[in-house]
Amino acid sequence: MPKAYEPLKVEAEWYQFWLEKGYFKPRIDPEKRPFVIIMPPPNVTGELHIGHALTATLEDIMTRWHRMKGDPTLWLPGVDHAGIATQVVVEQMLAKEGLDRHKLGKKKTQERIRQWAESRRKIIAQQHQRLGASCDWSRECFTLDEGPVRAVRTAFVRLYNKGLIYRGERIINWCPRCATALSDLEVDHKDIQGHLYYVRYYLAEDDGFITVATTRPETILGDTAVAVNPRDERFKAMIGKKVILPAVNRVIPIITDEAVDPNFGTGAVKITPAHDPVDFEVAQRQGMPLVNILNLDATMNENTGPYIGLERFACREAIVSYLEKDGLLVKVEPYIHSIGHCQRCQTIIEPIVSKQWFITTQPLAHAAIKAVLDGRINIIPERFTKVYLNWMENIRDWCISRQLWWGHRIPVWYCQDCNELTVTIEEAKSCRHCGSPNIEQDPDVLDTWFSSALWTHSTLGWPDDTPELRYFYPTTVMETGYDIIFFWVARMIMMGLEDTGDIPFRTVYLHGLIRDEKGEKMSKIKGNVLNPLETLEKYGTDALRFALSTGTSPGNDLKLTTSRLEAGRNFANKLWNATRFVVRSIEPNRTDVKIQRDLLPVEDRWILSRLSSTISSVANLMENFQFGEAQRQIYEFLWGEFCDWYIEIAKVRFHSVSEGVLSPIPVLVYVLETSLRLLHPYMPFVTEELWQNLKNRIPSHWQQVDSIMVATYPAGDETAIDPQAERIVKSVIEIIHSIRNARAQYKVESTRWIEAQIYTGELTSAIIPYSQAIQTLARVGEVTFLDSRREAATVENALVLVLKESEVVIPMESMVNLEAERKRLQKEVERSQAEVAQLKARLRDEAFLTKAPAAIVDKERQKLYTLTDKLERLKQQIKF
RNA sequence: GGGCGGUUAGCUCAGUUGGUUAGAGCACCUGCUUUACACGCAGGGGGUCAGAGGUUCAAGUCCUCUACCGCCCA
Repeated sequence: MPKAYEPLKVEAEWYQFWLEKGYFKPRIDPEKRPFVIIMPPPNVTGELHIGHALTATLEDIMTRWHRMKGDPTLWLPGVDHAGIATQVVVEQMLAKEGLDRHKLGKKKTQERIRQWAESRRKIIAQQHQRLGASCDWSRECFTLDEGPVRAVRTAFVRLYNKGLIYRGERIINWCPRCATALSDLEVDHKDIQGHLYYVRYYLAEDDGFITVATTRPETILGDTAVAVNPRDERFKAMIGKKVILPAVNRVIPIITDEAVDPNFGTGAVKITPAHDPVDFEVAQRQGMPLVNILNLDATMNENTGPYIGLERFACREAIVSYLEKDGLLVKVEPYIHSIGHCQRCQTIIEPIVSKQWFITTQPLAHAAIKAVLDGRINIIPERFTKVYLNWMENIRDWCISRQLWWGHRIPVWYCQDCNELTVTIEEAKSCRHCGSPNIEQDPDVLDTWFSSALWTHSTLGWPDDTPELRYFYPTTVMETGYDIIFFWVARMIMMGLEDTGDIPFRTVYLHGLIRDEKGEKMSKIKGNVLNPLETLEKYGTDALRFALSTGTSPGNDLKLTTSRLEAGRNFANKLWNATRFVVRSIEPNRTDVKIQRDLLPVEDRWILSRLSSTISSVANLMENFQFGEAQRQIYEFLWGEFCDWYIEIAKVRFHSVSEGVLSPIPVLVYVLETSLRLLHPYMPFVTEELWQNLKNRIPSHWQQVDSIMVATYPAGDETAIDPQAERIVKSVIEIIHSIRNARAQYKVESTRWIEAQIYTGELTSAIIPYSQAIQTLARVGEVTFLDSRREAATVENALVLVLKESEVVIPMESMVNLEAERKRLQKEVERSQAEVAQLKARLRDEAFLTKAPAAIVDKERQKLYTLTDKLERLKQQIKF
């Protein structure tokens, strides 16, 4: 084995090995409940980013863990066609070639997008493989594959037949650049510094005027009324009169409506029902006409008279200068207001009246709320339950039609003869109502999130009643970022319940967003994105996974820094070297590594005890989705206990000359092998590599499998817990620490071997076997054990280290700094005194004694006893 | 406007049924080529757990309020 771990040399090979062995495919057992994760499908817009790497890491941890536990485990991968996003990307590519989709035509553009999607699909799969993702590639799915397409059509037709899908004229969010409708969720609201224009509308039949305020003066052209609040005394006399609309000279009425806020602007507002959601509702209530003033590319249409053909913002300027010229512009104030932007291309959205397809969401939401409230679905972290419920309870109808060229076509055909609709799953050949072949399919496609909402069941074969669906549905965990809880999780719950009558998953696990070193969200525009491929090539896949998961908690954002990545790389290297040590320590002729339990020395029992409690704790944490903490504990155990102490003491055993010393090899191998399995879900590559190295050296009966990823996940062993061994080793460690500490404090050169005498009370016989370890690890030439404390107290001109259960005496010959030592002792006495006082107070407290559990009281008494004893000894010491 | 989260060592963060003297990584200081590992070893300094009040025998942890930062929804 080389001196350092080189991840790139082993990763690809092991992944290929796992793939060839077919380990990623579930081993179906009808008797067992399977563990199932359907991967949130990355968009085929581009390559994976670091957020996908986090998703993949967490899902892989869960998947590998359950697989090792023996559950039939399915992790189903896929990709999403991402209608609007992908079209935008390809349009940008076309633009670079001097083309656009209209020049190229629908057919050719679709072909370009299809090619792009196909190439991304391959790259995304490769990237997931680099990350170690153990998903079942034989079931990999694309939202535009035949199965999902049929699922989408079936779901649409079912909802339509139930009356839950309708076509209607509503205010929708229109992106002029993408030339499509968007749902409310696809609009980003940003506060923009704009202006509030106060405009004078003259009365048509009387003298006088009314002043209205607007942020969008160009919409004057679409006004159909001026409205005031019915209780607003200021405008009493104006109600019912008519005003002349500037620029187009249309006459419109002054009306009243409750929705008008008297505190906004002058209290009189213009009503533009075709271009504002609130105004639209006013118009609906009052039976007012709509005047649409915009073409779909956001230029002014034929209803705008002289402004026809002007772009919307150019029109705004033109109107403003017209108003100014005519003295109709009263004033202009700076005004910050919220403006919707297209989430995909950041173009300013126009609210516009348009005929679109909608889903009536309330009945679906009702069921989705119930599923969470009654606990059938559990959201982690819990606080997002409230966020989910709040959104569901205030849900509005979902606009699902998109004027895009890339996506699922709406399965609706319009009859040219009888005007009726034919809504079918299969391609319609003729009108269902009159039989005419003269029909045309709706040109629009569905919102991408409509197909995503079906993902948990469409990937398993729905609408067919497949064995997969019956066995794997409902799935176990939906793991994704909290930023798509509404887009995806909420809608999946609605559609899962609607289509199958059952929940789509039992647990929703939401992870946080990854930010850069400055805490900013990563984005291509800012250029602060970390490419996961570059990162894993530099540090190794396991280091990247470590950095993404260790010491993090669900739902909390994570700053990914190079120091985290380095920590991961260092840990992998540490394991590599620990294994290197174990492997090279195995005697050449050894074939058996069976542990002889009855003969084990204390440190063996100690490490086995520590291993067992680590395993139990890790199991408990993982059951509760606390993967970050679980991995941290594995790290602490391996580095802080196994490497720092067990291996160091084992070295002493190897060098020990005395007869009959039991080889530490069996325990070294056992603890290492078990820990590697414990760690495997987190760091699959390095653990496999090291596990195989061990396996090659010791072809033992406990290795009945070819790979660590199909080995059994460790389970805690209560019988290995050994408090006495832990107490003894703790004492030994404390003694070594104290001597090292004293050496450093007195600046003893590392080459110098000092003397030490130790008093360990009732532990003496247990600690004597550790003389050699103490000597080696603390660089003590000779250690002698004292029979009584008095001996310790009477050694002259010596440093006495007072420990929890023992004392260490070091002759002072080489140590001159007595004053420093006195100060240190004084400090320690003060600290102990403070604590003793606190404990005494607590133990005098009637309330504590009667109300606290007896075990706690005993513990406190024991603490006081030990501490008083230590304090006495410290005080004695300070006298010398 | 409504809701949620954060505020713990110089930095980034853990700390899940309230119970030892609050931890880690990085950074910092001192020393070390001790044959598994300098991607390392040994030792060290550094915290009134944002502030105030409350509940409790006991609060970083539970409750209330305040401040600042961030996010989501309207």
